[in-house]
Amino acid sequence: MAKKRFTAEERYAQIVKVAMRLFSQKGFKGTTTREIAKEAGISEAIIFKHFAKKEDLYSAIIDMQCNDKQGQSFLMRRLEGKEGRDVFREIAAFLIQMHQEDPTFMKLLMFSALEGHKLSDIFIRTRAIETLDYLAKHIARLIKQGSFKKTDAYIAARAFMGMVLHYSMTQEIYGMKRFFRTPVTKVVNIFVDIFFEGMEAH
Amino acid sequence: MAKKRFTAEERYAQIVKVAMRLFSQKGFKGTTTREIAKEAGISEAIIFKHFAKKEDLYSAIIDMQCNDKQGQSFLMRRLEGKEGRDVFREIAAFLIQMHQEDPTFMKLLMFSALEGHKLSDIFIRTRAIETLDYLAKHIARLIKQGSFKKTDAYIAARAFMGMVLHYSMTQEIYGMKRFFRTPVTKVVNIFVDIFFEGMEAH
DNA sequence: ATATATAGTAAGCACTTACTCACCACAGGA
DNA sequence: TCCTGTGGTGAGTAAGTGCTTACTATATAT
Repeated sequence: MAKKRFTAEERYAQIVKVAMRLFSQKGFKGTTTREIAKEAGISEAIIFKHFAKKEDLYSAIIDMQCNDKQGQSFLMRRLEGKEGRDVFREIAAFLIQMHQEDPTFMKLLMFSALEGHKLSDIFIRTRAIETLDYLAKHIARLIKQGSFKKTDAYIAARAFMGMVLHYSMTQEIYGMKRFFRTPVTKVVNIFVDIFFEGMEAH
Repeated sequence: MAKKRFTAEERYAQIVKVAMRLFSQKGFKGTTTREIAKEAGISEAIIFKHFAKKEDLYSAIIDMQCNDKQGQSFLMRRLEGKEGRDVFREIAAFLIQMHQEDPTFMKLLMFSALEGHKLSDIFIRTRAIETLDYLAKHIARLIKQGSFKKTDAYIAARAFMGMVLHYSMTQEIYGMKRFFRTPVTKVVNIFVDIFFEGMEAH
């Protein structure tokens, strides 16, 4: 029961972490500073020692998320050596699994977009476009080498990401998982097969 | 400048309309009853003459949206006589165009899902599942008659809806339309072609 | 015209919100 | 041992918040 005295850095990081969790659960406007303080086990006042305004917590979250390239590079490492459908399978499985295990960031991003905060904007301008670029360039390469049909690589990339991300969103946020509980690998395989071969019988 | 005296019904409908617009712009928690009153040009008290609690405005919106089958039947009528890819083209174009013209309902639904209100839940349990059923059954029919490959019709339906709805969402809510402005018909054709033929060169 | 029902209001209640300020506790160098 | 810097708090404040009350204005039926 020893109440440790945190250093400023530790406390700062802890507050951001708690705030992120609560914002993703109840939105920026739906979360009170009292609540953050309570969850962090401190008084409200010390939040305002670290962050001049509640809004500043959002900026701190952005910094944290955009500097944490962990997930991104983790995926890249898993893609190494993969070819053909396996590249797409890996991406889809990674995204669906990640959001299934912890939908925090997806929710935070949605709240941010709806409430008009900068987080979603910055995320879109950097990470989202980046990922889309990566996929579109991969597709463009496959088109150039003749294994994919000629079409707009960016729209194709968005089609694929759309299947995957909308599936995650409906499962985790709209609660579709109450009605549909297909194993991830099966879903992924169907998505990738549709993306490669289409539905039409040859 | 004659300030007309509304009947109870007229006023009720007007308040719901204003509330829906504001909730979709700023969320339930982000909208105050004062604001609704101001926008409707009335005093706050009369909102509470019609709705006992602020929460009841949500129920009224649900009723309005779920009883307004206009859009649904409008789409069904447009689908009559269509075959093959045109069915899917029509659905995709309808959804993308609708959300482009007025993203109000999409936003409201997202807020509702995130804030944990009943609207999204009821909508999912009725309209969303209904639409998914329609599409899945259509796909199942195509599978049975041999023009589509054998696969899980519901996952396939969600793949298609995912492409379309995630595209709308990223365009209108995450602001992707600042970066990508492809004509709707082109996007729709690419999506439907991918869904039918896939990306692989034969 | 008068009565009555109902649309509508001004003002405020009890409570919550983000944010502040005067103050305390204690590790560590002098 | 006494300072001093820093982590931390209790008790506020002004500006909202949902919701209520006691009241007024006006359309309609008699």
